[in-house]
Amino acid sequence: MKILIAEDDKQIAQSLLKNFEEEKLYPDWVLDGEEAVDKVKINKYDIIILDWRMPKLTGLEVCKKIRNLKIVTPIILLTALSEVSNKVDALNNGADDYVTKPFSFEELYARIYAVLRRNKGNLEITFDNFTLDLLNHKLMDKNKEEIKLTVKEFELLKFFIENRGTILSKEELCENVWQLNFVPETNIIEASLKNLRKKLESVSSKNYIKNIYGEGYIFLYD
Amino acid sequence: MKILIAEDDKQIAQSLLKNFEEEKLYPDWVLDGEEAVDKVKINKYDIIILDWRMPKLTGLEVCKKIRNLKIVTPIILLTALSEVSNKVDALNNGADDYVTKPFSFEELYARIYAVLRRNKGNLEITFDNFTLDLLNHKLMDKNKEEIKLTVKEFELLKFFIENRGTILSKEELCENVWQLNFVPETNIIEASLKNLRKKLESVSSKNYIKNIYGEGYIFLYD
DNA sequence: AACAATAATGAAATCTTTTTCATTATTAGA
DNA sequence: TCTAATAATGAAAAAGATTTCATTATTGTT
Repeated sequence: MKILIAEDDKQIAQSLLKNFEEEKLYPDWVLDGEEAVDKVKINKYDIIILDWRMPKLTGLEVCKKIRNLKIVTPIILLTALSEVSNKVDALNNGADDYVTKPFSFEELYARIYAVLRRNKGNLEITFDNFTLDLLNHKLMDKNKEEIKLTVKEFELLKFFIENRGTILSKEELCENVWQLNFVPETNIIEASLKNLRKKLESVSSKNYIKNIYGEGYIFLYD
Repeated sequence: MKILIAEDDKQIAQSLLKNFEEEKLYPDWVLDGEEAVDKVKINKYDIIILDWRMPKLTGLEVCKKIRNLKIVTPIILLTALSEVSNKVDALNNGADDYVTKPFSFEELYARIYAVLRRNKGNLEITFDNFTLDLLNHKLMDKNKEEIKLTVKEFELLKFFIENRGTILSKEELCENVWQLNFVPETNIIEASLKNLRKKLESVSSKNYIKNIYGEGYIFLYD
């Protein structure tokens, strides 16, 4: 996945770059609006992240210019102010979304993923060394080798990744993965988890799905 | 356009209603989460606006319930706090967007249109009275009723629809649906076609997959 | 440390999907 | 119209996925 970040605040930019690196994404980074437009003219990005306040051209101006070039790549604007009119302007001028500073990387990531999902095309979620292809229902390792998942395994993993970082109770798992509004007497969840974990571990020898005793399960990786 | 507003603060709700009226839109208004879910079950809305803090069910819980009902209507959450985790939660639980209180009507309006615009481009292929959902690997009839397909049936149908109007040889089918670079001695294609045809015919009593004697198969509908 | 509750495991049973086989039907061309 | 090639069908076999059961391990609490 190809990302462009236009941000003149070096601290923020470097923090973003570091976080993206951990997701195995290596974005291009530019320091002002004009550079951003130049980059977009040459390269085909999957997503463009623009700071609002930048030298030479503001994020909004870059946004307008990109849309005038008939480039439809999703754009997320980073706005320092929570001023209402800015946000309205952004969305009215071709931005797909905005994130208000200060923001956590998790938040930006959720937004990126939401925007990509909406804009079809690239429907992949990356975590650690894996990529989950939502369109083709396939899991791949870092070498793009497929790890074959059954339908249930795929759905279980997808649900975990979409809710990464939050504890999922057995009720929620049953409701969302098995379409049941009750938890069966049997240990079907544990058994299914076992199979999924085995496949993930066979590649990375890590346990991503942690149990929180008495509460549920949480999908985590560092 | 049909809108649902779930908001227990009567002042906010009435202000929204007044504004929508000026836009010649007359939304349904409910006061708690349970009512919202009930309304959604009965009516087909173009957009749903949910307050986060509501009696009986929170906006997030309503959101989850709506998505579990496989209803894809865009949802905007109104969050009182600008807490990051809330926003992430919202987006991870099926909301399309959120607006932080206090907000101007202009802002909400811009968001509604942005969401509606984005949601037009979805991942569905429509043919005759059917819709194939490429993301969730599901086939639906004109009433959005699911026709359950096995994995092979889905892949076969997808390949046919993606190549509708062109003759597909058995070699091509084997290569693309079975990942084989040869045609097996057995009649696996014919047998698989039979099952797929049976499911399609059970709904529409038409045969979409025509055989061209000695050449292959073609997907056609008038 | 002992316990009760909860979770993980391995293997077997059940259920579903996919493939094969034997048979019947259809097609194009002589 | 007859024949050989090709395609469709129904049912059974094989393969695969999912669920259950019995047992072992782990956890939090007293």
